[in-house]
Amino acid sequence: MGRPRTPLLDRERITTTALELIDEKGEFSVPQMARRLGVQTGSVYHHVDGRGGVVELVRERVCAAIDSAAFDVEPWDAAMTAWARSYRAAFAAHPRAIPLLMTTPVRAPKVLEHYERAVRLLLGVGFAMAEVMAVITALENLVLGSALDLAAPETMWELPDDTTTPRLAEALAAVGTGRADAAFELALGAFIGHARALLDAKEA
Amino acid sequence: MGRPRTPLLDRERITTTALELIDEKGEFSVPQMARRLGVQTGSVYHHVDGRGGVVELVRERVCAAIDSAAFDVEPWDAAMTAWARSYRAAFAAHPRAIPLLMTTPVRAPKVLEHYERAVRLLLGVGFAMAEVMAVITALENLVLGSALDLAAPETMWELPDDTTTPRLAEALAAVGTGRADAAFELALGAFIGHARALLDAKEA
DNA sequence: TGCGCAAACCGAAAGCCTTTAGGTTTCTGG
DNA sequence: CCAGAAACCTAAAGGCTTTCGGTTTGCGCA
Repeated sequence: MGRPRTPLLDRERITTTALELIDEKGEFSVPQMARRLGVQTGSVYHHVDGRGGVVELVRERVCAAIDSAAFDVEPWDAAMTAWARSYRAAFAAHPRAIPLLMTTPVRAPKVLEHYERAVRLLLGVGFAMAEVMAVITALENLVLGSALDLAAPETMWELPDDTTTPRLAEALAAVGTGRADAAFELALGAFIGHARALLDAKEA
Repeated sequence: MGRPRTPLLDRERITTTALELIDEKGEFSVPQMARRLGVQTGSVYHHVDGRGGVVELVRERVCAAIDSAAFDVEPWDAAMTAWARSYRAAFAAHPRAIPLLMTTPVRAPKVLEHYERAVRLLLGVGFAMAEVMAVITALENLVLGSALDLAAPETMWELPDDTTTPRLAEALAAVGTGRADAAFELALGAFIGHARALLDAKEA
């Protein structure tokens, strides 16, 4: 009872425990976390701004895996491609966290800083100011849409009845595993290629 | 008390009320719905399979706005474009419902039927069986990623401090309103163009 | 060195939510 | 005409979020 000699909680451990629960069960609650940490429920609220605060911590933890160094790659289109892949991979590492992170806007400081660098990069290679946000937003949509796809396990595509959607069943069988990856790479390649063509047309 | 002479509830009214609550407040609960319908909380459970069942009803209601006739458009690339736009518009009509619908897989029968038609269409114009799912999945990722973007109000992009991300602030100002639409159209055009090129290369 | 304040935990409780169960009235099929 | 199903209500269990007061410990400052 009373203040412990050495603290039992800190934001790091809270974040880790929350992410563990999410990875295991797809969700978390403050009482569940507290039980795992050997602590009373209310104690968590001394370190974190409510349940929503925990979600923000998890977001930062997950987004920390996005590779900033991608922007140093040359040329610019390879850099954007690397960034998009790294962005998607960070979410793919914790697929069950994706629904949780999607429901609130992805605006962690880390990600904002990435956007700043992306804007500078695209302006530097010749894109117009008015085009830049469209390009970045489109790329982000691609990444997040694909992440959402990753969050839904492949078994979700097990159709209720092959007789009602026979062609869909065949197409699914033909693409096999890696459907999500194939779709992402297809869309990514298409988009970056289109952006490159836009730029080339401008320089010509 | 007891069974009423004329039923007070049905799935239609429950769905409508849930969607009203979602549009207004961004969320809903069974007690809130019951209050609005002038009914006790438990009564709702006689018509619906729990709270999750209500979400499914809302999903079907929202997805019903997707235009099946898009697949009748000629040529195929215009059809897929029309379908993607209609798909996105259906979600855009209820932006606050998007987080709710995203967290559980988008597999309403209506949507599955659309996929079946899309597969037939793409096979018919010459795509290989193994390519078809990648194309459709990529398009779906585009739509859902963009829908997610719509769900986050534009004001979310109000940056905490212009001095930390000055270029991003400029780029945002330059693109103005309609950022989400511009990004979607850019990515959609790029992807459909890429798919068309793939097909042309095959025929040549 | 000593004192007061802040930090960190516990215990308890309010208020919401989801879901289930049993009771009462009304409708409907045989 | 009657048994059973349908549709509603009341009640309650159990979980979650959040807040509040109480208690002990650490730390800064005089």
